[in-house]
Amino acid sequence: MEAVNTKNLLELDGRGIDLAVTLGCGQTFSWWQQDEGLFAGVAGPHAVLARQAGPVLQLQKPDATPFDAAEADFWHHYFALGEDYETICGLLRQSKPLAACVATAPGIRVLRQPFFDTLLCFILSQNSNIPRITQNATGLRTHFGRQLYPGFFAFPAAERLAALDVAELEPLRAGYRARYLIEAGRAVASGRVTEEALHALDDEQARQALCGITGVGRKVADCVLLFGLGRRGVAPMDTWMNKAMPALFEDGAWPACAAGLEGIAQQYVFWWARNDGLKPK
DNA sequence: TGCCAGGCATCTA
DNA sequence: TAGATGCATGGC
Repeated sequence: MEAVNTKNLLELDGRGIDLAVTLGCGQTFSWWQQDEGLFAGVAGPHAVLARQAGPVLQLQKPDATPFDAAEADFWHHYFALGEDYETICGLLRQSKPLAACVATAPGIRVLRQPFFDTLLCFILSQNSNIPRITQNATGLRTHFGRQLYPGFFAFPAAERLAALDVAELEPLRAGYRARYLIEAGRAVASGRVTEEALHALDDEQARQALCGITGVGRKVADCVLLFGLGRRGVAPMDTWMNKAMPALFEDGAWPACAAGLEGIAQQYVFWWARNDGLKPK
């Protein structure tokens, strides 16, 4: 970060976190690498540059202005730094197969991303791949989002998306997903689905509410619940997870030690499956 | 050229 | 209700 500015760093306790893996493991599509070890990202109305310096997570705003207390709280929450991963991973390691998955990338932290950002990204994720999802998400922000700083764009507001038609989204090359983005914008802008209302529902009720949006099925809904609404007991099941579960567990079900933490466990399993356990040699 | 990718909606039996 | 199929696109 010295290459940018040495002032006004926000230094957070990032012990144990692996920033590169956490940002690249398929849970967020809002970050890009600026330089060796230096990541740039946006979340809601915020944007930062991030670097890991040993146990310290260093953040800097793109214009190098100071962080206020609310912004500091936002990023502390975003990176889930208030969650005790030593204890969480300790619990998961009680299962031998899960211990092996955690061992492949113990520095993964499940982020707490803004709800609508997460909804849009995982609509884009369906039947796609991580580089392309990131590309589509970047296009969505740069074409239709508000510029926060030069080169940093927020995701478009629901109202903005709701007012678009499919033809206007063509530059994204998002294919059939373009219509679903607009549907999500309309659902949220109209108040038919709101973050506040979802928080008041239990997991299954919130899942059903999200699945009421055209283009949102169980997989996308569960990703939104886990990554965008902080539901740690929700484990999205994609093609990798559906292969990994029976390969790891005799009955194909989560072990008891993962109770309430299935969503976090899922991210370690997902990484293991893609990078080690199930990847063709 | 065909398969695959953090799926979903729609059709059909 | 469960299973099959089409959908857009790009990388390999």
